[in-house]
Amino acid sequence: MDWKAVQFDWNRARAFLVAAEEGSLSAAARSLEITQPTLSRQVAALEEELNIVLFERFSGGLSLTPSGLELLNHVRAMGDAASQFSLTANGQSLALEGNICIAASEIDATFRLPAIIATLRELEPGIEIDVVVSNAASDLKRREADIAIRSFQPPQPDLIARKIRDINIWPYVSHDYFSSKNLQENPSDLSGVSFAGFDHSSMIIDALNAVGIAATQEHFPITCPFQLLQWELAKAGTAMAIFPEDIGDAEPRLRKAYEASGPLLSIPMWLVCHRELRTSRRVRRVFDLLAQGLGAPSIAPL
Amino acid sequence: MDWKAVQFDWNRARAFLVAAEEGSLSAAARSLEITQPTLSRQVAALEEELNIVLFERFSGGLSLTPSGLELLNHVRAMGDAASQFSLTANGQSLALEGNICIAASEIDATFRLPAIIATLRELEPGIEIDVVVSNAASDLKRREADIAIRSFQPPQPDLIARKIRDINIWPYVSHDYFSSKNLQENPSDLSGVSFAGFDHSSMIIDALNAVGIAATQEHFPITCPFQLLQWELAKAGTAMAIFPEDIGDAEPRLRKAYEASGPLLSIPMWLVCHRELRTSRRVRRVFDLLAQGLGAPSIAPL
DNA sequence: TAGCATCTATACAAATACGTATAGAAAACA
DNA sequence: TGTTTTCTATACGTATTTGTATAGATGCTA
Repeated sequence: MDWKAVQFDWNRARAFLVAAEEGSLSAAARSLEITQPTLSRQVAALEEELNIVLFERFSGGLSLTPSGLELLNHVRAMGDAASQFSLTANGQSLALEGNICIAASEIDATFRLPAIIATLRELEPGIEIDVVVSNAASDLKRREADIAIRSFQPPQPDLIARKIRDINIWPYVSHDYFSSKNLQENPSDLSGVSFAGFDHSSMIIDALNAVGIAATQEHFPITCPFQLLQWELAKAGTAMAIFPEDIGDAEPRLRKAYEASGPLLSIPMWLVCHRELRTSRRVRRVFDLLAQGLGAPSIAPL
Repeated sequence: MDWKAVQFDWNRARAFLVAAEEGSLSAAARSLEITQPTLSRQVAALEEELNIVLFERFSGGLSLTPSGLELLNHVRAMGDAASQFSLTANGQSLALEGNICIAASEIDATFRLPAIIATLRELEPGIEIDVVVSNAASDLKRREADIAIRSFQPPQPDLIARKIRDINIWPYVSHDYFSSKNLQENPSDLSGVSFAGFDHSSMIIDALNAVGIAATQEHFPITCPFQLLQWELAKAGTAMAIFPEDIGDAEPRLRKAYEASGPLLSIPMWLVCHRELRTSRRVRRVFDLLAQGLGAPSIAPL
């Protein structure tokens, strides 16, 4: 076979790909964890090697030339194949040493992972752990993470998922708040009660109404997608907020607001990883330890 | 986006691909025109990076491990994309097909471009032509156009510019206007003479004064940045207006108003394009045809 | 409009990868 | 069995690439 067509420097193609997708040479360098001059030179070298101007550069960033746009399709294909390669390679690796990337929400990362990671470090000191904290679901197919903690069953069939358990969600308040709002004697009086929620969607309100608590939009004066702020507000006695039962109960400064009404929601906890990783001893080991740690949690109060 | 999955050294993947396809490290090195130790180290480094043994080595050559076989599929996909990339890249710098965007002023677009475009269509039917008509200088760096016709030398050093020629500018009038205003016998009498100009700036007035025509702001009752209106007004005998010599002379309904005074101005005509001219055959072809057509113009009267 | 942040490009030293030369091992052939 | 050929692996000097530091330019913001 004739390999002339692949003799160009593939790393330069990678530099081009990431620069085009990220929109600037600096951003691309950050993504690839190399320095900006290096990536800048790689792109320049590719342009010279091909005798094609790929980008127009101006200080705000880059814009693709028509030629660059056409070529981008092909480096995208290279990048997709490279992702698959990387994913498969990680699965094929038999070594227990190496790193594992775990995706978790803020709450899970804060309250559940520390104990699990401690165990993991103790039992498998050769495994390095990266944690990606995000409330958005990471893309396991692009290997943004190796293992993810999810609150829903993943729809993709090429992912391996294991349901850990269901978790009850309750509204929590501080003890001061509980007594000052007279929640003991008169739980149906919501005057003066305020919640901290994620957004203005009505999901939580519907759940509250379903258990007989007549909350409306007006009782949600505080919204913040960063759940740990809700947590602190609840502890400080500023607002009510909803948390998983085990986490809320483990915090002595908090108590359930409407225990008699029963839990607001019951949401599942799933552990997910890519099918390509089924043969990796390392992933399997971390997966199992996570499943164990999440199934029998021991939450330490902050 | 997260690019962790493509961070591995793509050149090592290429080494793996060619080694697997060729069956030996030495043969692969020959194919890629690098030395055997280099390729050997690249494969070894990839194996170490992935913690995977890709080949069983023996002195006759190589055989893929099961893991290597599985990964080979993905580097094949990378290689296929790389081949496409390479083919497209070669074509990009040679292909004449495609479109070209030319920026020109109204006057140039109306009087000079038609003949040039006709030639271009005849000689290079594969080239599609977009014309951007604007009196403002288009931004070539931001690719508002590929090639621009300018009346000044562009200041940016990274643009390629070629001076075509200097063009004399004269005031023109219709024959009726010429005789009714008695411009033959008494050219210095400006009473009743009116100009159509671009704006209220004094540039043209200064130029008129410089050749001995004592025009003032009052002789400019009509201003319009759309030069073709001035052209029509001049032809209709409503006003005097300034035009390039070749264009004005080619219109039988017009004549120079003050031929004895000499031309008002001499302005250069530049052809400008971005640095892709160096590499794109198509841009080069159009640039050359434009330069030729603008240098030896044949203006057909409208 | 001045300060700040962000972008790209370049100079120079340090780190890395490369090619040359060579050794060792196994198969092919006389 | 000795010789030749072909393969992979290693040592070492050189060449290339990379990172650090910095300059220049542009856009945003107060």
